Amino acid sequence: VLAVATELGYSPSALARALVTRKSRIVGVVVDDIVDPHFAEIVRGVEDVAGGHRYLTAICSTDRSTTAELEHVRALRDYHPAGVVFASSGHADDASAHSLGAAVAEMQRHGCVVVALAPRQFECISAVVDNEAAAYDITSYLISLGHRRIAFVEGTAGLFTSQRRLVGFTHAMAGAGLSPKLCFDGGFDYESGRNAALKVLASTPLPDAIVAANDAVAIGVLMTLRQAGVDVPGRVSVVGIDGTLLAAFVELTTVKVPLYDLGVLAARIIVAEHGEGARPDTLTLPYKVTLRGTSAPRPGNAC
Amino acid sequence: VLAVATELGYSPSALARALVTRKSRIVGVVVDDIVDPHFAEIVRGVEDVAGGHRYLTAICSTDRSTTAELEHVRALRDYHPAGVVFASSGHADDASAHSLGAAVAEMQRHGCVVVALAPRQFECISAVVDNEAAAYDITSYLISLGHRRIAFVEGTAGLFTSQRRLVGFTHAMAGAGLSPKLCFDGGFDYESGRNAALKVLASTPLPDAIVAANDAVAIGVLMTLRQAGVDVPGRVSVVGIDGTLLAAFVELTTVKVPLYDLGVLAARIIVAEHGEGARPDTLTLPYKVTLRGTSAPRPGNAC
DNA sequence: TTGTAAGCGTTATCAT
DNA sequence: ATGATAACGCTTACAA
Repeated sequence: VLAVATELGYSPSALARALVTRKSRIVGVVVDDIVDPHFAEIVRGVEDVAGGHRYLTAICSTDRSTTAELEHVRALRDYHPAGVVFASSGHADDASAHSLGAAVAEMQRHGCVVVALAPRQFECISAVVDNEAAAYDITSYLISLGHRRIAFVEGTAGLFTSQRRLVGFTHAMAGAGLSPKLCFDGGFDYESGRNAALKVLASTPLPDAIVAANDAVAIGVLMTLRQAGVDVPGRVSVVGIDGTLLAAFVELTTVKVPLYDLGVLAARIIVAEHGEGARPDTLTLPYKVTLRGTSAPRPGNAC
Repeated sequence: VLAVATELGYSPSALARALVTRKSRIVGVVVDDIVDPHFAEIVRGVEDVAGGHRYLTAICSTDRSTTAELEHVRALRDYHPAGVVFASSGHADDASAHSLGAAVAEMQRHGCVVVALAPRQFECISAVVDNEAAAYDITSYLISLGHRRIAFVEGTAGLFTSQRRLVGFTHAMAGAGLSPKLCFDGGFDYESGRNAALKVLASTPLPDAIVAANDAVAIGVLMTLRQAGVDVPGRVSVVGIDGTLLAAFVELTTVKVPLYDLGVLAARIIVAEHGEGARPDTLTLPYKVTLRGTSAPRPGNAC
């Protein structure tokens, strides 16, 4: 009986099953932009475990708008997803934060598992890395190389992740008795890096080193500096944070955040059918300072 | 009556609706790897229009395995998707091609719209760019710059897209009375570019220019050459094909393929509820040769 | 253990 | 027009 069913290519309707069990095998991933390698790597992690369990992975690019996030969450809700992972960071001045929080709470009441991969303003499981410590460590590394005038290019204004990284930089500088005042406005993309580098170039003297809030910014800085004839890392060192594939391509010194693993972990939590007893509400994954070709000891320094 | 429903935050169950209409508002996108910017840009296009119509976008990374593709298609089928877009190219030696074709045909019989964005072995709507012409044009451009010894780094072996681009290169060279024999094995990724560049470096003399099968390969070639002290574009020009954001970052001369637009178009075809009369089975979108900083006239050439 | 019936939340059909 | 009802294809609870 079952043999002939298989032979006929029978496959149960996921729709009908989901309707009655009130839970579909769909996991939503909300990201800023799937084109950003940072998020693409996370999504790949989610997808690999979700797909392995025959779950669908639905992506939602929000371009950093909480309103768009809300829209996507509503669309997802209609499908009773098994879980949704919020890959992007929340931000301080968020008018729709309350609506989003309510929508998230509603999903959770319906049995949807939500996990955040960055600081958010609603209650949920979260898997993160310590962004403050990461920024602290990479800055300390630069200091250990003998650099004194170290600039920081900030991430997108208002994002919690940007704030943590700035704090890490500031603490590392202050802790070494250095001034953490050389900060430039930024944003988490290449163009922001270019703009910041242009400002750096216009001011004198050049800093010894620059730590960028993420890889994309660092690469913008790096390319712009080199195009202007500045020797990196001979004259100024440039480092990022993220550890995307991009960074490897251009030999950027950075701190590798386990993006893929974060995605894998989030998906595992969601597809873990049997609530495996006590699961901590917040998991912290380790990062790794990755030395490559854009950082070097300060010239004339016996390092 | 309806007022209170809205007020209570009522939203119809997409699951129940899909069950009865035999068509869910889900569009699947099968790609090689969502981390590859080529595919991420396509997916973003799909998502923007799908999401705008409140459809879910389910991504399926296959790592170029037709078996994995088949698995994903089966998983998708259980949800009766409105459509699925195949973003990656098919390949010549494909054992599971028949099974895939059967699965695709079955979906289509169930009313699922399938559109391919590269050559495939099954019947469906397709939206593509002329890869042969693109390779031909960028090669011709190099020739017009005075280059004679031009090398080609191939894409992933067996992929139809790789074959088309190689043919374009070969024709352009032969048409100019040049030898198209300087070809290196490759693959559509950065590492392949590195490996090919290493081989180029080991052989003498250096070619005047190198056309890579895509941007990732071109960047691998570019970085490796420069690390070895070769002046690009002073000594050798390097160009790619694809026009991803990556190419802009490193100022790579390339041919811009409208990846995002391809995705948008595919999604539009799928969500267009009313079969708008006669829709051609194959649409061809234009590409654009994009001149940047990795190509220059041959030294000593009055160009 | 095996079978039967109820119900999930819609759309669609058919009387009224 | 308006409203009741069957059916979509499953899961699950309950009866045999």
